[in-house]
Amino acid sequence: MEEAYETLKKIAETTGYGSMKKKMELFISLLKKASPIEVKYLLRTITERLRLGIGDSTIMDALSIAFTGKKENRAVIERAYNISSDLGYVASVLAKEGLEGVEDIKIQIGRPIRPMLAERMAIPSFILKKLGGKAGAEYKYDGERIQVHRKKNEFHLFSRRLENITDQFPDLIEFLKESIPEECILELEAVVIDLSSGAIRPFQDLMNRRVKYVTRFHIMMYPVAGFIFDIMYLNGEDLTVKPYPERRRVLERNIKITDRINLATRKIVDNVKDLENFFLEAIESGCEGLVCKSLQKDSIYQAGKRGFLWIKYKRDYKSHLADTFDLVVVGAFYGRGQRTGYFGSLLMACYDPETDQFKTVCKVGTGFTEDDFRRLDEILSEHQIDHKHPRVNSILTADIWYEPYLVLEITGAELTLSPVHTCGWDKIKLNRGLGLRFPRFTGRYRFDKKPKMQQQRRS
DNA sequence: GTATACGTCCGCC
DNA sequence: CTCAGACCCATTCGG
DNA sequence: CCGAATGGGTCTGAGGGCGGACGTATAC
Repeated sequence: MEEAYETLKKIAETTGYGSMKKKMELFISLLKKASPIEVKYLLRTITERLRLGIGDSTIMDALSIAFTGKKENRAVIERAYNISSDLGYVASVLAKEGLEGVEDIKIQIGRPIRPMLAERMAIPSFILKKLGGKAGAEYKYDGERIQVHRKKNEFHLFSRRLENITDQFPDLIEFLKESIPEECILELEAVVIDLSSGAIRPFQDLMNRRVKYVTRFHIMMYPVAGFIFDIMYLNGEDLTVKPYPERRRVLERNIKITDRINLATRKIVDNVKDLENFFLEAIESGCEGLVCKSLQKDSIYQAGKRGFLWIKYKRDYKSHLADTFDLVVVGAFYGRGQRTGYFGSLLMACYDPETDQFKTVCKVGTGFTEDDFRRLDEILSEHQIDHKHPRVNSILTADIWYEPYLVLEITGAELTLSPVHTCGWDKIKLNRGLGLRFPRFTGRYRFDKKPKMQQQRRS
């Protein structure tokens, strides 16, 4: 175990010229010493596909039973894990100090809290019903979720997956210094804005900020703003146990609004009409939709949990509002894991009569049922060809090519400028085509449409 | 010997 | 990020 | 009244677009 661990660590830390070769040698040396079953788990370890059927929650149950004799104490362990994000640390406290030690684990500045997550729903009336007839609806900004920790001039920023991204946003930290309390943990959505109009720029722009060294150039070209939507800790007080309306009030009282730092736009709604109108307003402002939050007594900050206290309502969940596209299958990529032997995804294109070509828009690998896989396999095998079809225009190289024949209905959130998809190439931006964000199969086969007749429908 | 292109991975969504 | 399917567990249904 | 069926909640493992990082191959 120790040798495997040390070698893997060495592999991870190897960098520079010839590093790939060195990494390979290290791993080969490890494999040579391993038994067949060890090889299996070493491979699974480095490919991050351990597939043991044991997740965090099973480990917490196990810890509870092992150190306290019963499963009931898992809640205590879970709480400590959710506010520290470090199960190894919780386990070591449990082993050394027992359950009391774990109970004493508190929120600490600099230690990320596991983020609370939202469920999704497509029908406004159901959302209201679920939340008890009334909800705090907030704009869902299309940016990056950031957990901010502050103690005086000490700042820590964490991404949704709890990566430390403090160095990514030096400008944001400066703005926060003027706006937020001196000792707190809160959450915001960071977006890139247009300085002259204040408009929110697309998510893609924010990605330009994911550089190793943020310079004045990045700060100038991709100026960010933060929309704060929750607070979990203030001046030594744990606010995660307080209901959402109270946390929102704390924010309203303690945040100084500037042109760069604001609270997430919110409205209390208690009927479908208001909810729908507010939703349209959000879309109009460049947001993805709404997050509807429970206003009830139990609406605490449930760290690490995906529940119905928060409900996402996005445009593309509603099929009649979503852009749907009838696209032609022109290729496929081999599936992995459970999809070995089937396709993992299909390469989808639309017909351009101007050039008489099929140009790609997206790959699609989700939305298929097990039946769909069998059925599609059967239909497509009849149309398989050896080489890319002469009229298919694709930068990507599929594992299998098909003659353009089958039309499927695909839905997605929006079109983005794409460096790899050829549809609309150069039309909107030079050296860019159009790609579909969050593509998925709707389940509808368009046997009624011929490949060249497929046309897009949009709301 | 340097510059550029390419392939792969990673972490956002 | 989305989606399908498996699994868990509590509640309801039917013999 | 108790076991089977049902259904909501949650988890797992498939898959997507995109921009940047980084190592390697190739061009000049």
